Amino acid sequence: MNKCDQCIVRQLSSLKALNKEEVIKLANSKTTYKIKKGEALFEEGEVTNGVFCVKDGVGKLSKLSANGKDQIVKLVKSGELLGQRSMISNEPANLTAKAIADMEVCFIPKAEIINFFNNNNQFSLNMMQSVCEDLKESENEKIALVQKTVKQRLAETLLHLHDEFGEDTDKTLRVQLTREELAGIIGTATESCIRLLSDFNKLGLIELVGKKIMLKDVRALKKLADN
Amino acid sequence: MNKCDQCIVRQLSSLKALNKEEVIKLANSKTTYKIKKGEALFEEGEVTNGVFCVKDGVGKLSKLSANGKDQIVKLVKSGELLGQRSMISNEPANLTAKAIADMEVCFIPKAEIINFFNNNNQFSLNMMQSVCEDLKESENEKIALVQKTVKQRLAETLLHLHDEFGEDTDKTLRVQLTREELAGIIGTATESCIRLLSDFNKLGLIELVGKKIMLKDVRALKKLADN
DNA sequence: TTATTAAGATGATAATTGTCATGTTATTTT
DNA sequence: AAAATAACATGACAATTATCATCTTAATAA
Repeated sequence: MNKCDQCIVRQLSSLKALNKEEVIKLANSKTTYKIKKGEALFEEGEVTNGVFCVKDGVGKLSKLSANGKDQIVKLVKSGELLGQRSMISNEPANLTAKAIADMEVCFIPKAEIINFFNNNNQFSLNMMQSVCEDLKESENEKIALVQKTVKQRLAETLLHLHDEFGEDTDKTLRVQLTREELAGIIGTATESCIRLLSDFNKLGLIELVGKKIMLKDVRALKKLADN
Repeated sequence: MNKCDQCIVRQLSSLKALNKEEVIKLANSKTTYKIKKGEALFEEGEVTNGVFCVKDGVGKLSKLSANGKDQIVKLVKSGELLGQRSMISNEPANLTAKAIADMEVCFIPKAEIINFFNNNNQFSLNMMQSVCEDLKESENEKIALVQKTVKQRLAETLLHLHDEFGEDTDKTLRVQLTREELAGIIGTATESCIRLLSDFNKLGLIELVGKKIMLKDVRALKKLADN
């Protein structure tokens, strides 16, 4: 039962501050789920009443617009927590969380988290720092949306995905995003995204291997993204 | 000396969780400053090592881009705290804070805040909730940047400014922003902003009283912003 | 396997928004 | 008060990006 101790989320997230006793309590209160690619963990407006630990897979936090476009706010990977914000604020979820690759998650009920808050200052501090990190990222992405062109944002995003998720054995990006999802991250139309990928391909910056993407000239991509 | 107890920041911010004894400690460790319009509280990259309480005035958090444009991320008004994020993350400031209207602020050193964190759970929770609130706002603004047109964002921003800062006796918006600053909030070129204000004026949505702006048709502005 | 649907790709075109130029009106400074 | 500067305003034009249409290829269902 008490596998939480070895769990990657325990090692990487705010939960690393928990002591032995707390981990045991955690193990007893958690529930484990499997979420298939495309399925939702929670939808905008739902009250989650707890936090999800991502043991495996990749998820996206996004918001659907009136015109049917899905703006992706953040990708989450194994080792991360999900749903802290709305739990802390006591609000229904502001975003929808869906699996991009099959996920394995554990749900920790709110009462347990609150308990940790009240008895473990380091845990509180970790959680606060993680929210702060999200805030900083969000602010910087907001600025990039305004100050950079779509081309620059695509280059930047490809580099981010490479950094965060690494590459497969065939050197292509490990995260498998559709062009539509990629467009949803950089905030542009799917066609524009496809067109630019095609341009990058012709310029030798990347190589398109079927639907997969291989970064060929990281330096040039960086230059493009920064300037 | 111990005016902190009556202070608006004490009443409105996370500091409201402090007890009498803590407020006395606060009053003894704080320093008060006056910041003239246009002056900076701190600049991007600076280590602040504490938190600022905004007693009076208005400030902006912004980032200067390579091309000289200043993207405004957030406005802060009296009763709010400033600089929590970088203090909590232990990082230099990610944004520059400048006064838009003459400010009166108090500086609370980091050691004091950490002390409150460790001894007052409600304070920690309040602070965490306030950062979460910022995060939610930032995410929503990020989405709006992508999913809405400049026109919609201008309408939305005018309504926000009206809600948050209210109006002067002459019914114009109380915050005095230059067109350039307004453009910096909605993320567009100054000329585009001016042009749209002029359009809104012609359409009877607003009235331009010199440099000041009066909202004339809130309902129509809301409709424009939402749809 | 074939039919059907989804994803990717590309051209043509339109709309939005940015840039540069120039002029006017306020606001400071001298 | 005159000069200088900053803020506001508008036209002309260019660039970027979105939209619509169409086609190809891949994935999924029948």
